[in-house]
Amino acid sequence: MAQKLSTPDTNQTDLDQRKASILEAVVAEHVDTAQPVGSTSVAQNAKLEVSPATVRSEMVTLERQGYLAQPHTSAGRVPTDKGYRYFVDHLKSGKLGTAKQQQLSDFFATVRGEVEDVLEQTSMMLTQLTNYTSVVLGGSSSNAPIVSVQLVNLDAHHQLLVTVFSDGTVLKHSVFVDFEAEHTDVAEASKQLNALLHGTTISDRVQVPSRQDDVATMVRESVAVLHAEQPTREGEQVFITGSSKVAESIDGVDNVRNVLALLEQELVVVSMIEEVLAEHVAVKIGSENQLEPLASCAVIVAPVTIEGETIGAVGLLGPTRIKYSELMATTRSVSEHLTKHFEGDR
Amino acid sequence: MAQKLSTPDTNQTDLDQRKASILEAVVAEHVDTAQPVGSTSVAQNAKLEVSPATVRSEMVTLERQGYLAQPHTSAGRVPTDKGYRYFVDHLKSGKLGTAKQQQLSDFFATVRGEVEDVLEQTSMMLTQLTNYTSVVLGGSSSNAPIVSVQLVNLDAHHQLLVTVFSDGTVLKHSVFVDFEAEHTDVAEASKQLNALLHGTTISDRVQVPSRQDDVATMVRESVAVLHAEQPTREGEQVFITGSSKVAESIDGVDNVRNVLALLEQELVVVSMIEEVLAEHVAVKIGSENQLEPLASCAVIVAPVTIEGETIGAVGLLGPTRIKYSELMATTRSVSEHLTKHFEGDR
DNA sequence: TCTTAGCACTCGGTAGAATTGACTGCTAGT
DNA sequence: ACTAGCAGTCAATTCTACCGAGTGCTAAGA
Repeated sequence: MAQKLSTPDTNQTDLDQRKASILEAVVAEHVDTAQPVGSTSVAQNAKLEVSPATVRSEMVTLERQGYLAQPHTSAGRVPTDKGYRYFVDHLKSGKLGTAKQQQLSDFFATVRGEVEDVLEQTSMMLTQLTNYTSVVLGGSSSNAPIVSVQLVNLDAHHQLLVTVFSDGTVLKHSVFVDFEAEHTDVAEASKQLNALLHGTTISDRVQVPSRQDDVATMVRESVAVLHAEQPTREGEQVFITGSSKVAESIDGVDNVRNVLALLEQELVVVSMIEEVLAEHVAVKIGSENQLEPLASCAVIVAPVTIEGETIGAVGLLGPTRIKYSELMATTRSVSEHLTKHFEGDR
Repeated sequence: MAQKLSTPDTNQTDLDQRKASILEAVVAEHVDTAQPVGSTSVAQNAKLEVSPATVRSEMVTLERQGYLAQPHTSAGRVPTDKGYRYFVDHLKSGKLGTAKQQQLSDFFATVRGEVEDVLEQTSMMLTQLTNYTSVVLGGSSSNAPIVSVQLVNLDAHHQLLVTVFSDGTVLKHSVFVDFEAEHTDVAEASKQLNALLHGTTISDRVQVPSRQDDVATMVRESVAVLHAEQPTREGEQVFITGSSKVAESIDGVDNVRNVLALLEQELVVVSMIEEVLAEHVAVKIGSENQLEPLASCAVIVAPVTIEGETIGAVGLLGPTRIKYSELMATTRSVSEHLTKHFEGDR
């Protein structure tokens, strides 16, 4: 940082051919070995026909420009977050191994059941496929229209409101009243609720009866409790699997602890992934993540869309030292399969 | 309170007063410091008026009997699982600090919402209170009678069966038919299902119509899919919180990984806890656990019962080096609060 | 017989010195 | 512009010596 003379490097996002190759070689080897990479192995490994000395001087430049870093003076180089970023941005989109491709196809060919189950199993399969923590997000039910509403008597003062959405989501809410509800009144309220809410979404406001009798009260209570549902969050379906992989892929006990603690807060995970989605980025590397604990992690995200609308997402969490090409391809492929799967349902 | 008085035991299960005190002192100090405990500190700490030399010779005996172990020749002693077991069995049931007592009361005074939410929040609060991983189990819905069944049309070939149980549990199942279902037929099937299943439990078999028309087919399908539900497992509600605490309380990366991996398998956790419940034991220590990965863990379990019937459980997972007295009291207290909470609902 | 003081012994942990080896940066020569 | 060669740096490793916590044993006292 002290002296920077001839090259105003802030903006140049392109490296010449040779530097790019060197950077790529460093990333490749470091991902593989988890060790700092020295000039000799780069000179051999990258098929540049130059001597280590030349590589060294290039590396000095790369380090000045912030793509590489040295753990200590006499060690090899390690890619910085910026280095990984360059690597990822200039990655020609990788292909998935046919074995894995097959495995994925098989999985999606045989999987069935409720949406939740499919999402959860997808997450598990992604974890199993990659050996990293996987997150699968299902869209919130706030947008789906209501297909059916039913008020069920549990006991005199306590009813259960069961709401079914067109996408198959079911929500339940307790409703309490301070009078003793008659069975017939509950049935009537149920009927009225159905008439009132059928076809609306949870964010639509509806006209409720203002009468003061028991039935009207129950209807009002029910609508209120349903609309109190947080449209963005509560309905979200989040499936996080393979948290234990964190322990083996991230190093440093503290790091592990922090990441695990973060993964326990579903809301945080959801908003993190949504944020990445919003930026239309596929990968967040290390410090690019806003969240402190993820400073040593890479997050890969792929959206699940139907007709241009994002209804979910597939995410993968690992260390920055990760096989980007392969894992991005895997994640993308899973999200595509999911998309197709749900399109087929329509 | 929950003392065990039976077990004649093959080995001599009783230690003389002095040995017991020494064992207790070793446990106490080791729990506190995580270090092997030497004869001198025991001699001082336990209010025995004997010299370290005497303590040493007693310790030799205790080691022969399997209550203590030496990490290496010139180190102090550490309690074995058997040692902890003796300690726990002879523990006079501890009291809960008033601060925590208050915190618990406050929590249960203010908590409300669906059963699931209460259970989950309870688990979170237990984690927060103890700094260990907590598990809360809600009983399966298999025993509760069905209050309402509804078949909802999602699209022509695809219906959703929504079942409400008297305890407020809601289950949903997809039903597929190979004809195009009429709305009126679905409504009729729904009505018949209600008549058929109302008041039964999931494990009751019912007489289904054998006719071949659409309505009867849907009824048959629905009943089949509902009864296919695993009575013991699927309905279980499991809430595991604070997995990240594993990383800070258990040592050895491998250990951490294994325990975390185990915690991800809800079924395994459930059956493990149910097993402990079945044995009417409050604590499982180290190798007493059947599960390999828990060899270095202690599990504390307390049942939640209503009218003598076990409807759930509260569990705590930590290292064997744990404050048994306090944590057993806490766990028991939480389970009692939960019991009271649900009794109040009835 | 039980207890205790004393003593020799064991062995993990730590601290320091020496060595190794994987790198680098620099320079001078092609 | 490239490269060979060289001196320098520093983490990691090994070795040594040593400390100290804690033991087991023994012999003497109650």
